[in-house]
Amino acid sequence: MSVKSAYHHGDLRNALLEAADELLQESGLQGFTLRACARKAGVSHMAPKHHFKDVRGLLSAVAERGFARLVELLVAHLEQARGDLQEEMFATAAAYAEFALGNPEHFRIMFRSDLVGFDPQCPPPSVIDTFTELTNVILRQRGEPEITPAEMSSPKSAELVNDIIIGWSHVHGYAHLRLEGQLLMVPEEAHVQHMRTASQRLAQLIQSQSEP
Amino acid sequence: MSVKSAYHHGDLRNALLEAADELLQESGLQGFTLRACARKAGVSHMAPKHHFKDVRGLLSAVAERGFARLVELLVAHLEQARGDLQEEMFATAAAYAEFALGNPEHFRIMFRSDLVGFDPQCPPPSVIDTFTELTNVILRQRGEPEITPAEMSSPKSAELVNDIIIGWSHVHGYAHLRLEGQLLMVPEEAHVQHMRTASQRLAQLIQSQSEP
DNA sequence: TGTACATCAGTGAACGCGCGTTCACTGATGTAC
DNA sequence: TGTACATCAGTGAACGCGCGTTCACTGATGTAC
Repeated sequence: MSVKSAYHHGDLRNALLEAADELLQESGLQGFTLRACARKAGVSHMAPKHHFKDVRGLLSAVAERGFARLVELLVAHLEQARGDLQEEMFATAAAYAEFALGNPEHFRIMFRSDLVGFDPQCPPPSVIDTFTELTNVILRQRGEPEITPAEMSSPKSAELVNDIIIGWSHVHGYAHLRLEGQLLMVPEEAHVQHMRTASQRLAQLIQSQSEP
Repeated sequence: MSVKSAYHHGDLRNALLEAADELLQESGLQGFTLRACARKAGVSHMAPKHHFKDVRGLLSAVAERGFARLVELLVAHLEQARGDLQEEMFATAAAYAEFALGNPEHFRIMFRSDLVGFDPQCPPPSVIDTFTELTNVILRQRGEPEITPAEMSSPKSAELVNDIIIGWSHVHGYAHLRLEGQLLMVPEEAHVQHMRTASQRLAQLIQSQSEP
């Protein structure tokens, strides 16, 4: 953005977000403080106040970036599967789980409504994009036209909503249970096969609804 | 248990757990400390050390009690639906969601592997009971004989495991998304109907697998 | 183009607070004989 | 049955620590004229 000088950092906001990402990956929410982020960014402990009101403000920005990375992963996985509806559902579950397992602390924070507190009326773009992507996965399963992020707030049929609930609950629940080490009855090497089979069965269920 | 005296509390361990439950319900993990629990229980701040090593130890006990309440709710809901397989799946989802929405902070803690840290080799009885109950829901859907908590650790067929993954991911994902306020596209009054429809469809999916 | 001044971004010392921990203690309970 | 002693359970003062916040500051950048 601007020239780096000894005094004015130039891009402290982003530097703090990077520091926050690293701090979370290293030691989780435990000990996650504004002062710790300032230290990590190599700046005095009062400097972050010019960019974030408090730790909640910083966490919200961290979560927003998390959703951006999640939707990026989703798009990448879906691109590989484009055209095969069952494979698309698997790709969705795989991307979602890959993000959760690869960024456990981010995943936890992104879905902590008591911590991040986005405005429900106006969520950040990365959140809208994520939900648009998930909705479009279902719309394709149903053989219906896709929507744009701008159309996310328009009303949907009850059948579509029910399919979204089923699909999203599935990928979210699976990722969360895996992340928190709850699926212990599944042998380590069998996870991918189970995820694929389960996703394909879900896809069949959703498709069968819209056929007749 | 024992007589209450001015000095020896008599049942401080349980009093601390009650205090912890209240504290969590009132203000969440924010400010949840051993000292705060001691205050709430009306005891000096060093007293809890005789019962819990640290805040993690206390939280693990809180989580254990949480699972006991969850399985209690599950059993109660399932009793109402006994005999109707589709209604049983709905009851499972409803009980799970009712617990999550009624005890948000407990639900979050129970599924935070970084906080509670049960021994994976030997989880507490309430956890085993919960998973047994969920497994038996699936076994009944499949028309197979139920198992006891003692049999939870024995191996299961890949088909059964896949059905468990599908069923558990569904109820867990739905409850978690609702809890964290993510299902905003669903009108408030439509939640129950959607939960019922989705659960029944899931039941059909699981049953159809084991029919032919 | 230069100058003056306001604003912005970061510094660093100081403060009060609640935390976990250490420590010496006190009072009740359990056990050996 | 009584006594002596160990152990258990809870007290309360003191400590160091890191936190967020206040405050006066400093240096760089932007803007008006």
